[in-house]
Amino acid sequence: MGKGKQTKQQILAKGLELASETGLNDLTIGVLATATGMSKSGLFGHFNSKETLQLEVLEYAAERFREHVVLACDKDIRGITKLNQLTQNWLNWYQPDAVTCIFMNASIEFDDQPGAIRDHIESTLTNWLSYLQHIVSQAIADGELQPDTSPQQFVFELYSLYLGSQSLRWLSLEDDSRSRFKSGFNSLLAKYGVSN
Amino acid sequence: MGKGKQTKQQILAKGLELASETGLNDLTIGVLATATGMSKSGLFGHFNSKETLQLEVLEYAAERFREHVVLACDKDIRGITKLNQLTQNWLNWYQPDAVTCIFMNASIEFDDQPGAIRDHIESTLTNWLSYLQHIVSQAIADGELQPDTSPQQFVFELYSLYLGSQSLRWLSLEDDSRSRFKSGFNSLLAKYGVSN
DNA sequence: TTATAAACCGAACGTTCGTTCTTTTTTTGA
DNA sequence: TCAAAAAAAGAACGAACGTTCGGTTTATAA
Repeated sequence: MGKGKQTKQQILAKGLELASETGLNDLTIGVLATATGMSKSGLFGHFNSKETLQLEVLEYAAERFREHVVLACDKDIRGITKLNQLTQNWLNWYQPDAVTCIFMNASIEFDDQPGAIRDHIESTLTNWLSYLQHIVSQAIADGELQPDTSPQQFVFELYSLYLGSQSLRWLSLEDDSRSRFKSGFNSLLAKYGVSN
Repeated sequence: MGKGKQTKQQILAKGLELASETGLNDLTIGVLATATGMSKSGLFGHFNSKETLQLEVLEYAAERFREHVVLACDKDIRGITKLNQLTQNWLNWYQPDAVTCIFMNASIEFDDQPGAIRDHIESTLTNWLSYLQHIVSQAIADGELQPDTSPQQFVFELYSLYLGSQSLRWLSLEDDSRSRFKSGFNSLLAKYGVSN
């Protein structure tokens, strides 16, 4: 890996770290330059615009998400077993000082301003929800969930619980929001699951 | 009402409108001055700091919320009937071009920066959730919900569904997210409700 | 009606932002 | 090893931010 790509990875790693704390908009070029020990112009040269920087941070975040959540699952599992591992990885995927998941943060920051960033968030989020729906469909096909279960509704409720746990992390104790999520997830499985 | 209070109300109304679209941080003094047909310094004089402006916008929003959601309910209803009206008002409480509820927006914008604004959001949100828990407790006392129902968990799941519907408004159709919320709310009632 | 106070404006301030240059340093490949 | 290319630094820009200040207009109350 050449010098350019190498420092770029360091920039993106630090950028994801800062953006996860303060949001994508407050990820300023000057601050990120200081945090990485570079000059503003030197860092800027890697991206040529702030929007490109933001997009590449999101891209980097999506890669880390895929790595720590999707690919970290055991091989050859599917259905509810996989859903359990996925949700567990999901809650843990990134938290060094981050109060809120960067995608949740960014999706609200940019919900009102159309453009490349919003499009990127939208496709990433849609992709993730579709993947979850696919796993739910597996569980239905395997007879683990009731045959009339709606994967869309199931994933909507699961996603909602995630948002709820994220939102309450700074209100109550972290443990509280996590156990509330798990409790909600369990009743989700109980509601749609086949009896025994 | 004196001239001062009068224009201040106009400023806050427009401020809430803009902040609901773009967030509390992007509510810039210059933009708000232009939107209200005032000069920057003229508007500034009403608040003497941006933070005070933001706090008063939040205060104003909380008043509108209370007016349109809590006080708009029929008198002498309680329990599940009240919960139904509250959630319906909740989904509708403010939406002129607003993509996301200002409190949800602000709670994420300020989750990482302690201070008066974060404290205000926290108390407003806590207050609302406590109120909902109180209504749930009524439903339990009235025998409408199972006696072992946890009001905290119930409200957590209800609040989560609200966040989910807000988050999905700009992904899918508005109607979709609303019906997904209602479906989730109904299964919430079914899960904790007493049979018949 | 008139003096006083409140409301408002216009211009300017110091900072910080993203961005653009030019120049210097470092890496790279023949 | 050495020239070409890539990477980084330094200084400066125009714009926008929150804020201050002095002066002008407008409302208020005696």
